[in-house]
Amino acid sequence: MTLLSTLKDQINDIVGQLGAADVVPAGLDTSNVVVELPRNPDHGDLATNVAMVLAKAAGMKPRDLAAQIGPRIEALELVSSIEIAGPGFINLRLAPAAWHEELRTILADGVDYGTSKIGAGEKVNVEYVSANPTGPMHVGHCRGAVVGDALANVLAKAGYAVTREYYINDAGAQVQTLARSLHLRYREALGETITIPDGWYPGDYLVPVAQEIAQRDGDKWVTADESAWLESFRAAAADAMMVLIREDLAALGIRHDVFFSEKALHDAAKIDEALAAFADKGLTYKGVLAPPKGKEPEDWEPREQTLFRATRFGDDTDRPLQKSDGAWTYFAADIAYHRDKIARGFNHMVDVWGADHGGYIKRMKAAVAALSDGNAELDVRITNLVKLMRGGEPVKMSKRSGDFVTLREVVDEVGHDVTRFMMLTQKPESPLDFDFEKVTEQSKDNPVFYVQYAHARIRSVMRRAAHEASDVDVGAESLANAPLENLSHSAELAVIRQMALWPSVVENAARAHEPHRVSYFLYDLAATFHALWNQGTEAPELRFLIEENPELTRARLALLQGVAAVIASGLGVLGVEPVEEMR
RNA sequence: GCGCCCUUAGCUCAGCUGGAUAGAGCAACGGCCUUCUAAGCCGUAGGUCGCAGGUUCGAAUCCUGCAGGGCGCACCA
Repeated sequence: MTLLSTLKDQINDIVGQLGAADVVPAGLDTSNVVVELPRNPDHGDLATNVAMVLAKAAGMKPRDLAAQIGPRIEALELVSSIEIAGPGFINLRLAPAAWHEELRTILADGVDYGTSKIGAGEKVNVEYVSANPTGPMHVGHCRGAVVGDALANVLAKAGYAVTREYYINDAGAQVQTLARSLHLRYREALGETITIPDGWYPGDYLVPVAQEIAQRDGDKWVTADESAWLESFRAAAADAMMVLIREDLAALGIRHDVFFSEKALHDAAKIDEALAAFADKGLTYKGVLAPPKGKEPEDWEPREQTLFRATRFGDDTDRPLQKSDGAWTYFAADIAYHRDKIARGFNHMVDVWGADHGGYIKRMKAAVAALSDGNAELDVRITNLVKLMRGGEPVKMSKRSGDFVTLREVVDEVGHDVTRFMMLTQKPESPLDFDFEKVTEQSKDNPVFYVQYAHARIRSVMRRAAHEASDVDVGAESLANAPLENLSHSAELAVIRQMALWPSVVENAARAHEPHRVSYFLYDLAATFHALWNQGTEAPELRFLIEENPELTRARLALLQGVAAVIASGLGVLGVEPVEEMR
């Protein structure tokens, strides 16, 4: 139990007591009550909006209600004083011992501090990346990969049972084109001179796959009809590409629990099954869609298709399930896929998609609503484009396929920790500038550096303490039992206050599906810590190592140990390794 | 024509389920190194939160309309 949640519970108890005493109606909904850290330090250590949130339901003015609740909060053991301010805030000042106790919790929990149970072990499926298996990953995939992975981490930290999933689009026309490209490379491996047509896959990553087939099978596929080799070439190519993609993901520190094949859905007739279920509910029909207004495709012609009644579930138009040749659309397969997720027990699903799929959200949500009769929820997070820059200039990328910046090039140049952190420095739906020079710059302009620097500074003091302060035991157990009552300076308590927010940051980030909040929290914590550090410049008595006072030193090292643990905990959620020293 | 996303300081961006005087970084200006890392810290200046309505004790946040920018728009994935 952490400080903020303890206080919130106690405040809720007070509301319950007032209800029992008929001062306010019984059974008020306290779910919107928050205990938070006010921006303005004049407003106390913590503030609660309880009186304002409940005023209407209680039929009282906020300040009158605050006058009822306030004294009971003041009587709590953790609280030293309160004041009612503004429109009805109750500002709390806590006894320093309350903060010391929270630091004690942090030291005991270490990097597990901030772990929450709000997920209550419920299953969540997070699907991310899902790049086509037609080549190595490029930078465009990078942001979704990192955001999805960090989101999965946040949800896990918040107590959900998370499954990380990758949907392999190995069934469509693109993979067939890949297979044909592989066949060309195969003929090349046997000595032919080839030219790769426009729209095919010219990347040399197919070469070793082709060589392997040539070595194994000789020329038996050269003149054979396409139908004889297409399937095996498709499988070989897709498998080889998935190996590449897994390597790319590993370079980013990402490991999925499930790789789900679209092809397998087709082969197991799962799509027919899903759509038969829709048909039984009267959710499909044969019809002809109107052409999109304003921008009519050149080759438009009316077609009768099997359609899904997506409009019944909030979509703008009904959506096609079959192509004109009778094959299923991608959407049809995706319906079967999400049906499978629901069948596997996932009532919470999060899909992370690129910005170009924004127009697809409504129909997918409609499908999930139809599949689950409204019992399962799907949230779709869109990640916007990453603009690669170098020294303020855009990195030129040719449109010709095969000539793109790969994810691996980025990771190799700046490192996977920097890549991950930078992808999480902005809310995902805004476009992001990624400047190769700026992200490796060592200054406070660069949040990765700034946060890492805080951790490195702490480790530096710890190393120094171990060498120089021979009368202080810097072991974990010693610090966990340090005399924390020695921490009394406002800058020291400010750091603990900041750390105490971590559990609620985790919960809020998990609820909102917004892992970038963790980055901002870490930046704020680092800033509070750097401020404390520099107090020692002008006031030597505020430095961490005080030679003549081993007990004070031990308490301050315990504080540092706590900060390092919380930073490591937060970086862990982002998938970033804390550093011991800056190079 | 329609849908989704975005619009907050000169620039790049935060702003938690509506809360107090809207916050950071960069750039500008002024301070702090015989000091555990000055790769940092402290301060000053800078904003009609795109525009107009609405909801209410209270709006950058929710609703409606409008403007500008981005993504997408039958069978592709």
